[in-house]
Amino acid sequence: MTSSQTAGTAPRSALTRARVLESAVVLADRDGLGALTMRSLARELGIEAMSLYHHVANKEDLLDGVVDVVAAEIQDAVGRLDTQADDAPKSAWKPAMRRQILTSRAVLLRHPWASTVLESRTSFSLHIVRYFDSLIGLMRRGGFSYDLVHHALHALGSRALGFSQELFEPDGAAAGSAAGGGAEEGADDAATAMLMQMAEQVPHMIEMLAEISHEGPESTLGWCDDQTEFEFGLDIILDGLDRLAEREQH
Amino acid sequence: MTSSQTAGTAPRSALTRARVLESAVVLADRDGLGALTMRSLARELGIEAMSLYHHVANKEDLLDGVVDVVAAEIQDAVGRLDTQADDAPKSAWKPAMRRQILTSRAVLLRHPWASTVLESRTSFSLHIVRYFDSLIGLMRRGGFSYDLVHHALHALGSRALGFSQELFEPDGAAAGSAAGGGAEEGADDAATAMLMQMAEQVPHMIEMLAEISHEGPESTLGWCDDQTEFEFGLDIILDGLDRLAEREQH
DNA sequence: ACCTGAACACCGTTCAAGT
DNA sequence: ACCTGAACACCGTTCAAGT
Repeated sequence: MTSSQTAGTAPRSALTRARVLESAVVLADRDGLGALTMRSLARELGIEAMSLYHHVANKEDLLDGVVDVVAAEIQDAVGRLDTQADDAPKSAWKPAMRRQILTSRAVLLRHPWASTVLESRTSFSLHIVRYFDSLIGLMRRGGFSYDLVHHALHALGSRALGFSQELFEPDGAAAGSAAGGGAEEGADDAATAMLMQMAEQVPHMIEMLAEISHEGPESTLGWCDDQTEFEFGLDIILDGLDRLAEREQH
Repeated sequence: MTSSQTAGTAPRSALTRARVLESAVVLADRDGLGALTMRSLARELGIEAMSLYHHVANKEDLLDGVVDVVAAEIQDAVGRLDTQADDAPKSAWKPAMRRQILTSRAVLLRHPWASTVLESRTSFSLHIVRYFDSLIGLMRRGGFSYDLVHHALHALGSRALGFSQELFEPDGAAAGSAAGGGAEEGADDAATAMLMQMAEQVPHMIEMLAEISHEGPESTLGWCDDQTEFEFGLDIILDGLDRLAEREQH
């Protein structure tokens, strides 16, 4: 109750960089990336906007920090896996890598705005680099040359962290300020209606939609299971890398 | 010279949606996406900012339109390929798809900001849908079931249009307002210096960098050939799809 | 050392007014 | 019908001032 500091606990009013970043993550999780402004973050903390500049250099630095918080979460979750055993057989690299990537994905799914911010960074967090280092380690123990490891990282791209660019996804998770969930089916309907109108221009697309969607007309564009599709694409790449690694070893 | 309209040519002052969008593309190509504001676009056209709202509904609509211009360029370039022959052998789908995707990529490389805008759209251009329809047609003629076609589109993701998310790319092509090219090597140096400092924390990363970069110390992070790496990842996916398609046909 | 308020230079956009 | 200028509600950020 008193404003003075009790032994062992920091004063509740002590604003630190860590507390600023934590608040920013909470705000982005709740209201979306568009709602994360210096002014709204300050309001969240019960503070004036300009006070933030004592703990972050500017907004870019804030976003760097906010990525670092999520990256720490990823590394923490991945570190709890037992994927880094040194005595594992060579073939262990594939399931281990798969688990690390899907674990990172699970963290990113809790912070839907994070992948957008991650992409926009030019510098990268130590936690992210260490995550990649562990992937490299797995591939090395799997017998990959560094050349193949390098190609593999490019081939995976953002999939190495557990996300991928979906071009036809009307869920609008990351971008924008409108966080309402009710518009989702409306967007699907509008997209479907648009496709119907251009039916003769895109015959294969229409036929595919008709054949794929079996559970009623309202699920024409919403049928995709993101997790299944992610794993499908991931496994194609992992299998391809597996074949190349085996070829390297004559 | 006169302000009156000569037969057959539109008056020079006639501002149309098409001219607005063309100007927006030119501006983004030249100064980057960050420089594309309603006010700067108006200045480019020698007009007042508010006049733009007679030809585009708002900024979102402007971005929709600007994507459509690039999408038309893609469809035009792809249409000039002879990849849609109906009498081609089944195995033709793979080289045909490869050519279409690399052709789309070539267009997008001329508009480095376009992939970012493309990603951010919730609705999609007719030209883009028709581009995808032609990819679907190729796979169908290659013997794919619609189910496999659907998985294939997810597996390719943005690669279907010729770009991919590169997480460790310090070239900053798409984002930001700083279009200067001189800072590139500086960013590489800074990144390398940072990695050296954390050498014992990321041993595999350091070793990979040492082994991969043979042409001098200044090319530590700049050695990647984007085109080569894109094709490497693309071919892994196409080969994987090929195997799955063959398996489908018993 | 840390926090504040006013102010500046930008955004996208609304509105009432011009021709 | 098309274009305009002033104005509004936002941004990120600078600066001089408070404690």
